[in-house]
Amino acid sequence: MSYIEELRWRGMLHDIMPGTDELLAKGKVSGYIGFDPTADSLHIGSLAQIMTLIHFQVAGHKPIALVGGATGIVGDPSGRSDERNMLSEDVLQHNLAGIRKQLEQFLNFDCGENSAEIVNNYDWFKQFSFLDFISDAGKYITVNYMLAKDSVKMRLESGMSFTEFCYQLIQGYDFYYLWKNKGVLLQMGGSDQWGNIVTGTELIRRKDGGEAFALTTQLIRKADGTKFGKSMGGNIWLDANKTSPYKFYQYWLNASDEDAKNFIKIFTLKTKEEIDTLIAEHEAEPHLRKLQKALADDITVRVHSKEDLQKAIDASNILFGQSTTEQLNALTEQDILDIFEGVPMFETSKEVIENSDIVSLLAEHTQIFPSKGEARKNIEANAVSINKEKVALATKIVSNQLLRGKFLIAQKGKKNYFLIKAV
RNA sequence: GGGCAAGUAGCCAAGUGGCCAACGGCAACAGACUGUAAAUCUGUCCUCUUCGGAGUUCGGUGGUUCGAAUCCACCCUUGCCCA
Repeated sequence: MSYIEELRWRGMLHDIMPGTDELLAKGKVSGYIGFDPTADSLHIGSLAQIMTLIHFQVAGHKPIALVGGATGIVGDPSGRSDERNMLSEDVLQHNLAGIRKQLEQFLNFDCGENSAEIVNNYDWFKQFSFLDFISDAGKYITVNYMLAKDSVKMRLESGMSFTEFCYQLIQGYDFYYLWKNKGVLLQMGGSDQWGNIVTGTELIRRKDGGEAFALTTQLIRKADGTKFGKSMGGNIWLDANKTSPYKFYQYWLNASDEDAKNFIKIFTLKTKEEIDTLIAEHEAEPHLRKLQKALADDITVRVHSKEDLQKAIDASNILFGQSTTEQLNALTEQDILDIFEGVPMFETSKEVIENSDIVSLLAEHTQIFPSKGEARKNIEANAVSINKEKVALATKIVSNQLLRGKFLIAQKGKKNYFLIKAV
């Protein structure tokens, strides 16, 4: 199966420049995707782009990941309605290092001809003077052409700085540079990148009469229309310190049926046959959620590790299974610490736990709720549990409820856990 | 520099002297139902609260008024048009 066919059946392909298929059929091609260094970790949105590169490499081509040291300074206006904040030099360096490390985990950097490579566009932009840039790159692209881009048009009413306006030209020049110096013929990216990518192919054509190609992937959407990759107000990061493997696992496990069918094609390397089988099995017994489990297992192992996956599964079984107070009591201290690794933990004294009412315990003595009113509201809404049992406003905690003599498990809703430790 | 328009809660957006902590929608959080889904229904959604209330909001600063998101002045920001 060709690279294009692979992306197509997985539902990843969005748009492709004519001739790209033929180019790839001829032999090894170098292609790249740019990654945005706005944080020190990639999130699962960028994971889709990494998958695009992995398939590219599997198909025998040479994947290059460009980390945007220079473009990060400028800021991509695509899909944004407002001007973005500039990143300072050291934040940027820190972010680049984090991202580089993650990329290295997914691509093969030592397989001869088509080994992956990471480049940083700051390397060629740092000694590029403004005058050189506007005469060397700017001369070939008209303002009219740049203004016609959606990313610019959308901002014509609300305003856009010159800096962001130039973004497409800078990204375009990246493509030109890689084409010229590294023989890169293809740039890939999310569908929102089409305009930026095409500026690159245009620059290559006008400046050197060369030919280069573009390919974009589908924007990932959830069936309910909400943003992909966000949960509890935050991004799902690949970095275990930012999103614990447990939470990471849970995110995928919680995917809706419809989403899981799409996600498994995009985020795993399972074959069409394997996936078709899984989907069939899932449809026969949807309540078993085999599809979500297969999806969550596969991604968690590849992003984190087998051990992390096992821990996440164990924790999930205890937290979401039919576990009772007795079972919680059977856990050793180490079990508890393992399961709740990464959940917020609060320390307070035994006296406080025994002597305060439930509201002040949860709001004042621990910071599970930001205020008493908030704690009260949630308790009244029947949203709070201690050791898996719902509490009411009148509930009193007594010392024999402490697991192993020192822990209380507090829960807000089904999925938010907190550990209270008596010291 | 001149003219015109706009700025309201996380976002969109109504309100144009008292009935305004401010309609509605989205997002978010929780509950019910389920499969730790989705869809649906319900509740919460400026802050604090002893749940009776209290305090701080409508770009900013002053002013008019018993009373201002609403009127006035100046300023700031953004867009459009002209120079």
